[in-house]
Amino acid sequence: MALSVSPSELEIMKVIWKQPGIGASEIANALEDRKDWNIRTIKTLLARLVEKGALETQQEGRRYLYRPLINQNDYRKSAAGQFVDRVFGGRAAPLVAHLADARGLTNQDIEELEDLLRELKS
Amino acid sequence: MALSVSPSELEIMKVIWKQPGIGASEIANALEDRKDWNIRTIKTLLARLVEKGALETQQEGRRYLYRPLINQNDYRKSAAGQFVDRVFGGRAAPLVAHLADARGLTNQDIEELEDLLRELKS
DNA sequence: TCAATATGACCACACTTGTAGTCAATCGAG
DNA sequence: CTCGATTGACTACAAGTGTGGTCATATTGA
Repeated sequence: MALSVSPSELEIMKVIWKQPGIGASEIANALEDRKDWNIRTIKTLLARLVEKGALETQQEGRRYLYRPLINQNDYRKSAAGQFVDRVFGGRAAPLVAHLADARGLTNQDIEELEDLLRELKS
Repeated sequence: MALSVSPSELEIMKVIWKQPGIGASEIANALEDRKDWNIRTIKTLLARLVEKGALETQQEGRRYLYRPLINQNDYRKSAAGQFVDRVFGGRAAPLVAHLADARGLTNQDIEELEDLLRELKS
């Protein structure tokens, strides 16, 4: 599978994951301040996502509502796996080290990671 | 900067990072079992990387030797940052959680992460 | 010395991606 | 009812990517 979703398409997916069953112009609203996209651009991306099988539509009157066909967690899992494989030869630790170096981890990140490690060791 | 390097180009970069000053056909050899690429494909990718400013060439007789102009650590740092931003809203912990879930971390990963966290807290 | 081979320069071509434009139907405000 | 706004359908088009072909030249093993 994998179902490659491009970066722009992902922005759309994120909105739909947050509000499944949303319509195109509401997506445009939700993205308004983050992205400077023409509504046509959004519709093109939506059409491509439907074509790819990442979204399904449901007609509501004269317009479509969009729902995800792929799950955000699944997507993240697969994207994360591909990314570490591609860039870090599959090793997670160096990835985290680079993140820490590049942007610093928040205290919350650190705590969560500690919890996670505790859990993995048990 | 950022200097976007495509996935296929990255495969080439990895070989050159490991053996700076290598020539095209040696790269082909190094990739032989991993990638089923025609030597022309490799040369095209090399040309694009040079054009992008990711590699420099040095003529040696009738052929070119290639050397990285961007550093692997810098690349990794920037790629990792972009990736967590794009897919994980900038949060590192969920990324590691997904990696752990999707493929499991090796004991070595876990140890390294623990060391890293210890260091970050000090 | 001559043909097979290796090399770089340049070209090709389809697919993806970002970013819209045009058109026709429809719906809602006057 | 009529005109502007909304919506979906279809089209466009350049840049980036994957994958490799053609050509001319240079090198080297027989």
